[in-house]
Amino acid sequence: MPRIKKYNEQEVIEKAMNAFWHNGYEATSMQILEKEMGINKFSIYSSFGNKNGVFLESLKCYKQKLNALINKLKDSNQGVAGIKAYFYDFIAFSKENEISKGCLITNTANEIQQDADESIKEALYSFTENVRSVFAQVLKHDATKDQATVEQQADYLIISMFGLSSATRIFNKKQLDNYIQNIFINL
Amino acid sequence: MPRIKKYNEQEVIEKAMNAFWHNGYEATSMQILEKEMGINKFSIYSSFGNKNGVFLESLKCYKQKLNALINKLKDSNQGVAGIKAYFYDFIAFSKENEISKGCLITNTANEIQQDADESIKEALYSFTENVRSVFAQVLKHDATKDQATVEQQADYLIISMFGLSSATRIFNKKQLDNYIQNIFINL
DNA sequence: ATTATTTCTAACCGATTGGTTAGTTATAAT
DNA sequence: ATTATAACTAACCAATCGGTTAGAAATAAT
Repeated sequence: MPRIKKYNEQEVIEKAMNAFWHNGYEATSMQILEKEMGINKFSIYSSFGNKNGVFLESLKCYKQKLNALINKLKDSNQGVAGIKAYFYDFIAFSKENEISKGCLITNTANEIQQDADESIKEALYSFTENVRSVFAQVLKHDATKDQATVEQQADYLIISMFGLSSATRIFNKKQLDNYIQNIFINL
Repeated sequence: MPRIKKYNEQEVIEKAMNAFWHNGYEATSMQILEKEMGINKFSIYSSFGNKNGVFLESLKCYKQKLNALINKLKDSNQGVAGIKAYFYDFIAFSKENEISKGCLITNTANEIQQDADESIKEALYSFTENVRSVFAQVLKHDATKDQATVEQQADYLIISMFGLSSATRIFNKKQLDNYIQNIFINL
């Protein structure tokens, strides 16, 4: 009986995700979302509830995209060298026309305040913990490392990723290279 | 002849700086600035031109505040150990009531876009380069390090500071500690 | 062809954004 | 005491914010 949707929710969310990635949460207005998603406010609100709903779905979409890199890391079986490759993969991933947008998760963590929506904070936390645990898992492949060392180095690497995300926005290729080389010297 | 100002520009800018530090640039409205600075719009605009002018002065104020830590580092003559102490000093510096606001420079670098005000981008860049050069200067105290190593490690350290700034907002004390310990293992 | 249902368009909502301005008040020099 | 000047208050501005809603258009089952 009903009229049929002219848009695909998965497709428009990917466009919304790119807008949030590019501009940040606050700076991405409903007006921008309408234009970028290619549908009007009514459709956005009926599909995703409100701006926060669009953002939560965008975070899920981002997670899926980044999972391609994470899965490559999991499958590489190269230990620390695989993680190092992941760092470089991320730099390429964060770029759009040679300009880096950083990491959507890190950007959001830096933007939101303590009183932000609980579901967003939870999404950031679970996402970060997930990547951290993959780092720990890969580090454990080296049998000479005890559990304490693995956990400590996983903390080091996940926070280093936060630095890399920020850094891609203002430092040059050489500096990013110096950064990554130093990170992996003693792992 | 004129009536005299009831406020001190230096004092109100420090309050503005704290508001920007706490909320970020976009989320700090003129309404918030009026309340926090304790003066009304007319006074703000006549003293600082516009919101951007208030922000630029706030960045200067932040720079002065952080310079206390930088000067301590310069005077310490402890080499790398002094830089490590600076990292811990920064964690304390970024805290307000046990909640970290991160670093105003890093927060801003993460928030602004490519089309942001040139004077703001310039302020961020010169500020960052200044800290980086102090790191290089301190590293050079170790005579066994050649210039290339010094520059490379300075890049590593300044980007690590960006990571630390983000990290203070979401990671716990133990994780921050693991992070810092690892940074300084091979310097 | 009719009808029930849903999508879509577009005008609209109050609140808030950064910024301005007319008019009042205080002050220091005359 | 008068006066020129600047600081101040508070009302105001257009534009935009996130979000709503009435009515037109499309569609699939009958």
